[in-house]
Amino acid sequence: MSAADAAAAAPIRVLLADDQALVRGALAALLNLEPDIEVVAQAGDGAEVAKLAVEHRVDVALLDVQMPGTDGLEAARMLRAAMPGCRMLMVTTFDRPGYLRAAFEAGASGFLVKDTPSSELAAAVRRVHAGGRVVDPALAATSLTSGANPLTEREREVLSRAQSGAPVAQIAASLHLSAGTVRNHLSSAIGKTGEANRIAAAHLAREQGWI
Amino acid sequence: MSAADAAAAAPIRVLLADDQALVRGALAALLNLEPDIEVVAQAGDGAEVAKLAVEHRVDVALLDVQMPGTDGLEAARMLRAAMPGCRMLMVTTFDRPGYLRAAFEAGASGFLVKDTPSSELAAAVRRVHAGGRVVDPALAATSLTSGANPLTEREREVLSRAQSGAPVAQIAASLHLSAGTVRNHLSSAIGKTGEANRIAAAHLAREQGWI
DNA sequence: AAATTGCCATGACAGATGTCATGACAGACA
DNA sequence: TGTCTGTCATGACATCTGTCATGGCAATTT
Repeated sequence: MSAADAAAAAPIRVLLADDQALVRGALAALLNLEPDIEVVAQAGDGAEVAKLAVEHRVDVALLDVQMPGTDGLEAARMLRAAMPGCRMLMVTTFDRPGYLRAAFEAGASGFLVKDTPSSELAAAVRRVHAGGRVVDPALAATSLTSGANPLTEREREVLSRAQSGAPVAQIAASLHLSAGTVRNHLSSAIGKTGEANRIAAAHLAREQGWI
Repeated sequence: MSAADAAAAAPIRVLLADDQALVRGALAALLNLEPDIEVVAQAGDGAEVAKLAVEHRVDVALLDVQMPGTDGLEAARMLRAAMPGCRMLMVTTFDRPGYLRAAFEAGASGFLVKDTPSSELAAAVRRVHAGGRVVDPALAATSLTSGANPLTEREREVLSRAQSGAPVAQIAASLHLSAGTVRNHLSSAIGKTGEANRIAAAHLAREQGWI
């Protein structure tokens, strides 16, 4: 079946979610060039995604992972609950292995990095719409070799707060813990990451998509 | 003169530089919808910009500030040297006030944040091409209130290296300085930023576009 | 010529950080 | 039941970090 035939039948109804309006509009222009694809809704925030998808009877949702407030992963979980038949294709700026796993756990059918050639986007949308899966092979490989997140929930919380330079006392207060406990969690996270201090550990954890 | 008339006369020849191929392709699709604008070259790296711009007799270069290797600001400086008549419009993901100043010092005629509505992009390209300037008013205001970069060259170098968690000894070795001197520079930078430690200071400095 | 500023360096001090040993409790699991 | 893991906590120790006083040098400004 050619793209033109498909368009004549019924175009694929796409929703775009990206916090950057310029990128969102540009992606819409790109996809609307395809005769068998139609962008029927756009969201600048993950919170709107589920509602818009239902309203516009969306076939495929293209979700940016990085968004302020409700991010793409959270939006995917909400959308899956609200509209289980809707396919989801995640798009991300950073190739952090941890995101790949999280995306599929959230119900996504595909995962694209933003340095994919633009000519492949439409094909990815079609494949996902047809029930297939889309994964960047290189990213899948690094995801397998790097393995799962070794950090516990508490370690992630503590490390996240340490990122911005908050001292132990402040982290402890914000989590209602003793300072010693926070230092223990930090020490444990530092050990698991193999780094020398909390900052380097937080860096690595962010790169891996662990926090 | 309408856009159609302008297209009949001679379309504006645009170069796109962005490290993310998907975004680059999408922006090209968006701009090519305009009859009076034609994307004649694309670069995924700042180093190629000047050469491509000359080869394709580019009127306006759309440069992403954030690129690995040669970034948009560096590319702008090289392009101005190689082709002084070429207009430059900077595009950025993050609205860091310091970048605005740096962009105009590098010779740019305009500065757009990526959450600008996509409908305004073509207008910005036309205005820059006509010799005008484009600045996001909100960003210009914060740029004025936040003022110039208070950090010295050394302080920026030291703070940059401290960002990723490198200990003082390592920073000192990489800059061929004594450990004490590095700590003095860090202390000075911490004082100037009004933060409590090197990490918070580095965070603020990055947000402001100082490092 | 004098003052200012940035850069480099040293030494000393207080406080923050990373590590380790130890103990307690709850939930999961074989 | 016993074991394991994650969580919380305390105390002690060595090291790292941030600050300050002090001094010297070069370039710029007044």
